[in-house]
Amino acid sequence: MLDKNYDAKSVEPRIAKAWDDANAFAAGAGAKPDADPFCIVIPPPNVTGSLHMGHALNNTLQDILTRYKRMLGQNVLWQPGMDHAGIATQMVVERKLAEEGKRRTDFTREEFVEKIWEWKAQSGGTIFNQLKRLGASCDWSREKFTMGEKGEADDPMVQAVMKVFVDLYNEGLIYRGKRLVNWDPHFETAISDLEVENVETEGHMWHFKYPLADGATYEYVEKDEDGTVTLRETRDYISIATTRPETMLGDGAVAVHTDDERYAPIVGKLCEIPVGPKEHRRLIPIITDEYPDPDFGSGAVKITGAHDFNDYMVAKRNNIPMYRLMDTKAAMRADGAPYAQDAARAMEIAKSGNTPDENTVDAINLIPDDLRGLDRYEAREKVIEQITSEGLAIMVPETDPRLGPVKAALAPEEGGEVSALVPLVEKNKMQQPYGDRSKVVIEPMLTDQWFCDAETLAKPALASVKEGRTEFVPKSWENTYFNWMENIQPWCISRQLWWGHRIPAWFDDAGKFYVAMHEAGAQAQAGEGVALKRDEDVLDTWFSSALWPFSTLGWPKHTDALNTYYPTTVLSTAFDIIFFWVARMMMMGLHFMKDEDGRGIEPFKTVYIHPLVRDKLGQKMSKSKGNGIDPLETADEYGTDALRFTLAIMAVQGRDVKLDPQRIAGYRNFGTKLWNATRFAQMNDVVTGEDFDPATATYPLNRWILTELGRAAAEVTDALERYRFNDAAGAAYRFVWNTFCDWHLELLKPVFNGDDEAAKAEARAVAGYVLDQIYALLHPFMPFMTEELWQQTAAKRDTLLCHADWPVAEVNDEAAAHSINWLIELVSEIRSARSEMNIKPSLMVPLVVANGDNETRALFDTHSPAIERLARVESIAFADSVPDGAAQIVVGGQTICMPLAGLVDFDAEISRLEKDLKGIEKDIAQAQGKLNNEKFVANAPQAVIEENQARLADRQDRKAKVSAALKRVRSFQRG
RNA sequence: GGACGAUUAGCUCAGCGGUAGAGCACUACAUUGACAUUGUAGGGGUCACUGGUUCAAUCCCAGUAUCGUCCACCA
Repeated sequence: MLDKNYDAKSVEPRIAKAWDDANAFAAGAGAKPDADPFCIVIPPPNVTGSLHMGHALNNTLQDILTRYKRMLGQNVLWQPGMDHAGIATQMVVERKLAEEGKRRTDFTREEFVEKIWEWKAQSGGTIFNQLKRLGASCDWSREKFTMGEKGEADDPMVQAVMKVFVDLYNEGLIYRGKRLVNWDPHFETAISDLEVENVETEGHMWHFKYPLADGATYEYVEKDEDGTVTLRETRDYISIATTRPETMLGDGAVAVHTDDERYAPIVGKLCEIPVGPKEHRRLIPIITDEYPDPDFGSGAVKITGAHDFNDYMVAKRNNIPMYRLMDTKAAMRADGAPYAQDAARAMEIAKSGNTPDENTVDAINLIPDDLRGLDRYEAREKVIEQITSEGLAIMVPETDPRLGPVKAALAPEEGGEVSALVPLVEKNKMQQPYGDRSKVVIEPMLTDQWFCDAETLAKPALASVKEGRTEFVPKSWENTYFNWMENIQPWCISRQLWWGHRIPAWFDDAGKFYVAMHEAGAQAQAGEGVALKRDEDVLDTWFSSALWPFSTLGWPKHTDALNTYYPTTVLSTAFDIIFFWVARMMMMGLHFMKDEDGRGIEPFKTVYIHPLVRDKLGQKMSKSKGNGIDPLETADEYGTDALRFTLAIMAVQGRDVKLDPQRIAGYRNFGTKLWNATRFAQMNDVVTGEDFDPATATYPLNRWILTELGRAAAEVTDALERYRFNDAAGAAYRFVWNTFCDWHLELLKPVFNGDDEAAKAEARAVAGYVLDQIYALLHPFMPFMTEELWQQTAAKRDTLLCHADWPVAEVNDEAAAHSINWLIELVSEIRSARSEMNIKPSLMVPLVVANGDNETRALFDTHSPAIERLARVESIAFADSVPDGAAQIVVGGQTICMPLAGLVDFDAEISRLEKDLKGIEKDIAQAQGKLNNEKFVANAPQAVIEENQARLADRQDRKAKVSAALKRVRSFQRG
């Protein structure tokens, strides 16, 4: 006999061990011979990670699919593994060192990397243990790590990365170059576009004068739309607006729009950057380009090619030198020659118009000596101060509307004096780029990096989805994918970190590099005796993640696993890594995995995008907000199965999951319900674990529940196949609680209490069979409790539940369904009438069937014990007319009475019948209206017309009976 | 600036051309019988708004409003 309560805490570890001991989740375990493969590669959690609700959701859904397919007998592999997560891991370990008062740079690179390996060995398994607690049925023996066992060069996981790099390089799809990249000054590394978050911040825009060289002047004319002159003055400067004054030091030109007439007179002339020691002020040319917007600011833009992406393009187009101003920490450069010397050098360049090669330019340090080494924001303040004090800021009255609401409020109210002049500093909302990990402002920086030609790789990846070889679920995400892939930029794959796959390129002293799988290969290319040094950089973490669907299966070796499980079946992930990961797996998979005809093979057939978990208010869960719900704490409190079931039933397509702990409690109750249903079965000697052929059942009740079971199983199956987890869980829930527990078990009670031994025997067998099927049906959602019930309710089982057969519909008996549904309706109607007429639940009432037809009599015959018990009926009689003083209900076209003179509240009965009648009349009016409408009859499908006709007939019949009932009650009350 | 999604019961959400559903919450009743982590019954909705298509619209189309998310952005 089961314990009174399900104790998740003691059951879960025991069941987990049973699975483990049986190797139940090994690739192909439980598969039927020649079964189709089914493979999911887990989105590898960060080695630093610990389980959060998003993991819990995604892995629960993957586990549901995996367990379901395994029970179907497919050849299943759920491939687990972890990601080395370059920046994130380095960050965690550095933080740990900081606690000991140490820094990364206190160690050599080798020592530091070793520390990370130590750390991984020590606590890297945390998240896997957490996933196991969740019940994740991965083949844990196949666990992989993106860096391999120990990061050794000959480790297959490392080899895969090296081979991909080398092959792509040799194909010209990876190249090296000096480009403007997003630079993270905190981690001192380049990052990709995707790792930059744009955050709207309150910024400022300063307006400065760039004086024309040699005191030149020009006529500055502004016109309105009609061409009327609104301003005409002689200027000896050009006005520039900037949000980043500190970058003025690296300006290479001032650009105006090609058609901007205001500046036409001075195009080609030189102007002076108004900062730095006067004697070394640099002159830069005024050029034209399509980029400046004449309507924004002054229409003139300073061009700082090394610190702004737009400027970079302009500078490249116009061969303008790009002067790098900052070091890796985004402090103003302190290296190189003294300012006087380099400034003079830059001056020559500007005058000559011949820009030297990029390395020569990069060596020039244009930071004035007093600003060298300053943080970029300190430098900004100084630059502003210097320019302003020199009188080169654009000055406006305090009332100028561009100064924003604060300044405008200071305007004199009584139109008196003209306000003082103040520097024009506009407040403006701007998007500021932040590093997604470091949370510091990203600096565009001109550096040497490795790039991957994503555009070329994206083309087949785009076609695969366009042509349906890989499908997104929900489909709407395909647009997101297309949009990004169609506008894809070169992918910066190098990182200036210590933790990661080191780039397989070796440099000689001249700076020439050789790309090869191993140093020996590079040496061979360079020639003997040439001193080589390996590139210090590592690869972007996502570079190795992109290989996950085939590297985990053994590629570049042609392993059995690779042959069997690639392409994988479905990838389940969150939308926010479609770009980071999904798109790149598509690119790499298609490029490196080819069929016999040389056509690329997609890494997965389906990409299921799961919803995001938010808190009950719809806020994203985050540590900083403190609104996170910890999945393991939740599992401790309610049981893992309750959490899993909640996540599944809330996982709707196309909408986020707002998780309210109350819901979890609700589904914990569902588990308890099933547990107790099993206890009830045990108390009544129900037999589980037997071979029972449902087709042999004869009693309507049994055939009905088998019919309902089949329908539920079909519904769950269909929903799972379509990744509609909420529908699947909901169908199972309704069947178990509302059909099996509420009705079937209740209807069994009179059978078990009766003395028809044959009926009892079949009822026991069927109930046992249904319970076994329920365990199976719920197993993917609630693996622990169902496995426990499966084992506890039978002395011996042939298999673990996780390898049992998935339920299929075996009985479909319309007649039995009709019979029991009539019974359910009758009982419900009687209960409802009793309740509304305030008949005490304890009171047993007599039932009189007036003018009952043969079918009705037969139904009463069959079901009288159930009716008596469930509706609390003391007797059932048949009569030719309705007795006086009776409550009356209409079920199946028959009037059924409860003669309860003296006990029935007739006012209540009248209002009940009136309400009933009103509803019926409304139905009649609607159906009648439709059927009287010629257009409806002419256009509506026959089935709909018939449905309305049937409804009308039924309601008219009901109306007659209910009206008659009402009439009788009224006359009885009067009489 | 572009794109996508949402708007249905008090709350959280399903549904989606053919008479509006669930869970929670709420109300009333039931107490030793598998289960109070329960049972029975009940109340509660112009399906955001405005047009259009249709015999028929919560559902399809167009527009509006509000909210959310993503992408791209102006020095």
